[in-house]
Amino acid sequence: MTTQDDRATVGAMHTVTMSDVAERAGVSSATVSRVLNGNYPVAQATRDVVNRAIEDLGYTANAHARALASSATHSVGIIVNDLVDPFFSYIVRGVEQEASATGRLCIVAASQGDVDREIGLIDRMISQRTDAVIVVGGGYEDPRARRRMAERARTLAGIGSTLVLCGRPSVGEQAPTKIVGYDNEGGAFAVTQHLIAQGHRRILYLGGPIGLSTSVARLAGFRRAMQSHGYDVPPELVHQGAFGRRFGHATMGEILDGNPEITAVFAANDLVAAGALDAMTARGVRVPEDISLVGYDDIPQSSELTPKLTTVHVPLEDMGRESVRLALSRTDDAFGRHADGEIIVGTRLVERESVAPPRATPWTPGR
Amino acid sequence: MTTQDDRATVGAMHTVTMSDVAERAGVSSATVSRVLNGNYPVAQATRDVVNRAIEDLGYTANAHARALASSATHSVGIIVNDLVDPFFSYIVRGVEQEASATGRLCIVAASQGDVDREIGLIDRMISQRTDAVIVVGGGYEDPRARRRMAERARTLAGIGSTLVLCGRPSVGEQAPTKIVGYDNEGGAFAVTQHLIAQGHRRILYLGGPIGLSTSVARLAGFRRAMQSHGYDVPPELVHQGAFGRRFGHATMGEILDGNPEITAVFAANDLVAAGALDAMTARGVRVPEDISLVGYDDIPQSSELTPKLTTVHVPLEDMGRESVRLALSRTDDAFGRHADGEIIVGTRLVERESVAPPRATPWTPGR
DNA sequence: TTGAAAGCGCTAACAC
DNA sequence: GTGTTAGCGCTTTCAA
Repeated sequence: MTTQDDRATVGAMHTVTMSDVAERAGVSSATVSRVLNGNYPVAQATRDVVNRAIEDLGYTANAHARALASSATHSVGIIVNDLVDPFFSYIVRGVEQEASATGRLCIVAASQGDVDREIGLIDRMISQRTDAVIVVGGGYEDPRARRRMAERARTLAGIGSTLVLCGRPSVGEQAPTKIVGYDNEGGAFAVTQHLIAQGHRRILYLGGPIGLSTSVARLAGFRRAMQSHGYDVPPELVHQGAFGRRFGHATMGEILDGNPEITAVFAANDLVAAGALDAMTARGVRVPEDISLVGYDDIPQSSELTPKLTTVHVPLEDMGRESVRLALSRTDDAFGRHADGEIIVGTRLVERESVAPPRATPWTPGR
Repeated sequence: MTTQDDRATVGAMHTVTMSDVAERAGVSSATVSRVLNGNYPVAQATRDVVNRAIEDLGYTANAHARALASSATHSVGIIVNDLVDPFFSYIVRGVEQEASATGRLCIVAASQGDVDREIGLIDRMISQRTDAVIVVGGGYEDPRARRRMAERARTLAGIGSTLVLCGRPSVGEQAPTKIVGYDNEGGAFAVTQHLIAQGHRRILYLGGPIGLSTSVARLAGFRRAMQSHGYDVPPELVHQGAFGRRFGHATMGEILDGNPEITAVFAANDLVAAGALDAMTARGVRVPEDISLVGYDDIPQSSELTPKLTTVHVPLEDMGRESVRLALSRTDDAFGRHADGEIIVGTRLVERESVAPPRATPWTPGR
């Protein structure tokens, strides 16, 4: 009832629906639906009338009704630790770009590194029936979490969606996930080799949460490189803890004050490296003259440090884009049993200015 | 039909719905709904049976059906220029936090600074019936864009949602928007005063897209401060263009090479300041000894530059949080006519290390 | 405390 | 080309 007003500028009290448009255009709502979706032939004349009505009424389709009727949501979900950490925000940017390019909206949520929260968020995305849910970043070796994750992967597969692990290890062969990853161990091995080739022997490994898959792999690559040359990795030269700048700064400071006699630092990521660099600079330690420094990830800021950081390039934004592409490419077998689809993106050493051969005598606090 | 399997581990071919749960639990779907929402009394026994069934079947409610039936989406939308720019990502973080804290999911999209795209995105959010749509960052003085924006504000108000302009000027008194802003002009005036108080006269204004409201206001504050002291602002000392680091670096470089005889630089934001700092450092210009430098926004990175940047602090994350709070607090009058709700967050000068009195003779390229 | 039934706004056969 | 008519999966009166 009620449609004899033309007060186009006043907010309607009753949300305008498709049948309002239909009525005004003098057609059925099916026709309105057809001109909206443009997937069925509609006479140009009718099309015009309908569009006119849509315009007049200021109609905007209800995405939920649409999703319900067509079971197509045109959305993807992404879960990250922290939205301001460049590692994550570049990946989110890639995801948003690709989602947007394929007409999808992007639901993003931050887990703050909390496993339970993460699972809860996945469940909310399942509720949303997103075309994909992308979980980003390393995880902990926790059987219970893996199992719960695997369950979600199955649920998602069951509703025709996909769980993609972006920069996170598999949660089991059985789980129907897709993976977009890169070789952390290999990259770490490569930078370490680089340091060793320059003549470094006493290298400090700094940063990365203990037990986080990403940390674990990077540390493993570091160790393997050292050991393959017969060099020791004394416990006092391995300091883990976190992936942030603050950690790098604080820990590097303490270590420096303890006269470690190191000639190089392998920071677990660029943020840690930036923090460490600060600590060194503040103490008059010159990089790379006194101590060499390498990072990991190659976030754009790294080439803006002084000196520019030598690091391992990880194509963050691409990973985001690939994650949604992979998820949307439906190639799994009929029973959805077989976990298919895995992309390993390339990584490479980026040599800039923070590495040089070691000094004849290691830097020490006093002098 | 069909429910005599217990293969809990295999993805169901038919999405499990509420009536599946109801059937399994031997109750009506209304009851299932009631235990799910916990807003009606349900016998503990029934509750248990239902929960058991939910567990067994791995049921996850369909958010779209829910939204359609209850017209409550529990979501907010946010539109920013760029997800990796700290200015935006901190605001997004604030929005996500508050949304999450109130049980809402966050739909984020990037406009890439394109006005039409931005409008299109707002329309998509309207389709989603989000509880609020938050548009972040300066806008251009474009009557057509303003009008379209105002229309969207009305549409949103009409469906019980809210358009909030975060860090963007009003689109007209008539439009039912809410605003979370800060005083750009005043902040710019204040930093400029600070520079002047140190003795600077020839100050370069650097960066900010021409015509963007934020830029316009900052430049206006700069001008007003200079003029209030009777100082000139010669055109060759105003270089606008963009808000990025690259712009700051490139432009500062060129200017320096042209022997501008300046003693200080007012960068339109911290990113521009960081770029300018690089350019100066690369040319052996010492900050603040040779040239002083100030920025705007106080993104966390600014206190990690060398020297630490003197800048204007803007509570980015708070603004994000306040945006959703304000939107969710329904306080408008019955007819939704009156645009209500505006928060102006406080801003303050943060003195760090990048400002000093000018040298007796300005720095010049030769020396 | 629980069930029946009427929608929510749209899509997708199926007819004409 | 266009209209009719079932649903999509849930919430919410209204009765019982």
